[in-house]
Amino acid sequence: MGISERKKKILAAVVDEYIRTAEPVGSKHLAENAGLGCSSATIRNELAELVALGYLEQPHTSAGRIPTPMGYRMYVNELMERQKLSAEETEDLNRRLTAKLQELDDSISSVSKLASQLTNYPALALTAASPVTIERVDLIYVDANTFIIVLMLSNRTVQSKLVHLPVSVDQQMVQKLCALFNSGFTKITEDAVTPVLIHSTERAADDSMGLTSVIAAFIIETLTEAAEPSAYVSGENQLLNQPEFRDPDKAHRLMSFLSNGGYILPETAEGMVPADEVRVLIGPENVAEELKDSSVIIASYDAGDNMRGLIGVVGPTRMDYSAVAAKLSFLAAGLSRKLGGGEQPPEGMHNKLIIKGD
Amino acid sequence: MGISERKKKILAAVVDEYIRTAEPVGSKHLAENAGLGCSSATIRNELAELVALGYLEQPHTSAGRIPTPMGYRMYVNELMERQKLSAEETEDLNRRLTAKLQELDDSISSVSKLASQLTNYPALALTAASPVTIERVDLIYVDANTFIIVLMLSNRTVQSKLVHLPVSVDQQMVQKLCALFNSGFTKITEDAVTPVLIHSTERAADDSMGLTSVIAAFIIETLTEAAEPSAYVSGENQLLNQPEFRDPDKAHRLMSFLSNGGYILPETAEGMVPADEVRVLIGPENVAEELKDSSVIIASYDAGDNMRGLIGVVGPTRMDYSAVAAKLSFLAAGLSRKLGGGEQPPEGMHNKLIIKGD
DNA sequence: ATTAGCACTCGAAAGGAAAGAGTGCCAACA
DNA sequence: TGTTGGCACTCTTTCCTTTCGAGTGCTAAT
Repeated sequence: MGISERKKKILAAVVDEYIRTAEPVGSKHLAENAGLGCSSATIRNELAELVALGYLEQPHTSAGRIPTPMGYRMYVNELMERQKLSAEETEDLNRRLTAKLQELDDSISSVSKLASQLTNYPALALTAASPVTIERVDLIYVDANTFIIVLMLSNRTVQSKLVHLPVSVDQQMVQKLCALFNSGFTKITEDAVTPVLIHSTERAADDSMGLTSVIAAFIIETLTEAAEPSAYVSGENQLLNQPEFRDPDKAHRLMSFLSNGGYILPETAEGMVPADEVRVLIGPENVAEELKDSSVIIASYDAGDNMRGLIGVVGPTRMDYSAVAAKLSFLAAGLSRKLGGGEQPPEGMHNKLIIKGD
Repeated sequence: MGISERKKKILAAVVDEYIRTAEPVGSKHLAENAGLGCSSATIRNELAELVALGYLEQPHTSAGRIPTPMGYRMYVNELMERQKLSAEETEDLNRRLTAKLQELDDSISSVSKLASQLTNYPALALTAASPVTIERVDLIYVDANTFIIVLMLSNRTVQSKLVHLPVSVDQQMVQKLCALFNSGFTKITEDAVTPVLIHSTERAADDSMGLTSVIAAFIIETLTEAAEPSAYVSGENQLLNQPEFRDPDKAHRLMSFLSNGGYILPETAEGMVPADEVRVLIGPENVAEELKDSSVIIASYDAGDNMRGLIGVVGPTRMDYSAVAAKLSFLAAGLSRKLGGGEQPPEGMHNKLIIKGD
């Protein structure tokens, strides 16, 4: 069921303008600025029909039109100009991304900062829940009371911890434990680390000082933490830039929701966004009650193996979909490229901007 | 230069009430509720004098009185009831603190979260700049293309990184490098890691594959990062709870300032807050322009060695100084206890609440 | 020194009128 | 049949005025 070309043009103009100004758009203004060759009266007729069709609405009788979620949907799917980033933008972005990634480790959190700065909306970076295993355990003997646990994980990160003990241990014991843990605790997921396994290891090592349980505890903690989805939120305060959040209560509600990790964009769980695709969720399309009149733009990146993450941006339904989608898409592609293991598309290339709804 | 007892009582009552309600306090209300045995007219006279003395002011002729910064100062220094936490509060706090600290590593950031949740104000956790050195370097050989760098720092943390190389290295080389780094790079601060040192190490190891520089780069990065003061901010959105930040612009200004690390509470630099002391900075006493009409409460903790940090809470001048000071003081003491190296005061004990101005 | 009483001030809230933007609809027109 | 100018109408926004009330400062009495 299509609508006439002219209606599309008008709808696009209304959405564009409303995104820009946050003010309802009137027929006169469209006639003058939108460059379609007809008078305001004609446009009024068209607008009335667009309202009837559900794409637009009027805040009150004598106001201009604003898009409904359905209107935004149409805009995002068909109407909006797909922004390509300019050469300078691409370069700048690349530079900043690389810089951020060098602060590795917390790269995910800094990417969310970057996304927020770039878009002027709050941004989240999410890592998906994924089973993680230990690849390798090392125990570094420091002195009689101290050693370091080093865990290499299947997601190519390293976790380490300094352990200080009241009792003294000898180097042999540390080595023995290291071997035992390497044979018993690698390649298994967190739920396979059972008390039974720990006890048998403890016996095998002839460990009467509780070393085994200290190490096992760290392993469990590390696996649990790595397996859990986590969220980093940045730039919540950007919300206050948006006129729709001039009401402090409204702003506060959403900000609190976001600060708590947007827990955790329910969209994440069901129907994970495929890598290198940008998904747009408009207003009521969101599952979370708190987001019912906001929009979320999510891009997914692929960090190799089965590691995968999301970067998302949250804003009012009147969001700059086009620009944000372009930037997020680029960021996600950049992340896939830098973090991802294997095959890497050439540096300068955009991933295609697939935009889908719910 | 003292003021009469009754004036003090009245001033205290005004501040208490204003903190509670955020509304100017009138003479009638005081006469009825503040339990000083005199009539509203008498109180009016006293209030007028307190205004003349600079402790109170009137937003306009026919409104009640609100405290000036000088009034708050007097309140904080002499008047306010020094809150002790109740037994339950103490226990609850201890439990939460311990829980947070187990998520070690990012303990500082989670303490700031805790402080914010506890006080319902935005909170910062700052670590002071302090020279950090490497205690020990370990290189773990994983496979021909991969090894792990493990650095143990003088601040008792461990940093590690997985390095993946395009070229293949043998185990001997790794061992040799490890020994060289341990003898050459430990116990020195970041600025002693010179290109000259790196080059001589590279030559000594006979390293033609750039391993040395990879390791050195990580060392430099780690030292730099560890030495830099850092800030974690939590609960910015709590600001929106406060009536004085109903104006979104005002809120936004302060929130942005805080999000950028409150850069970095200039108070930190000059005249570091002594450990186990709580410092209160009221309105214009703050150096940063953005804080001129807010108050900051800062507690310092001592994490052993010369490691030291701050936890701070930011709010309107009308903030609940007493409660916040008590909580921060407790938190700081708890942190000193758990992180600090040596002598530890007994678990349940409060540190004394010293409150000072500028 | 304290208190009751009273006139006064000033902001906040409530009401009302005017202005302005934008619509819907009709009649005229190509 | 689709388009256009014109016009009456609606509804919000803005501004002004009025009212209301809280709280004061002052004065005279205790």
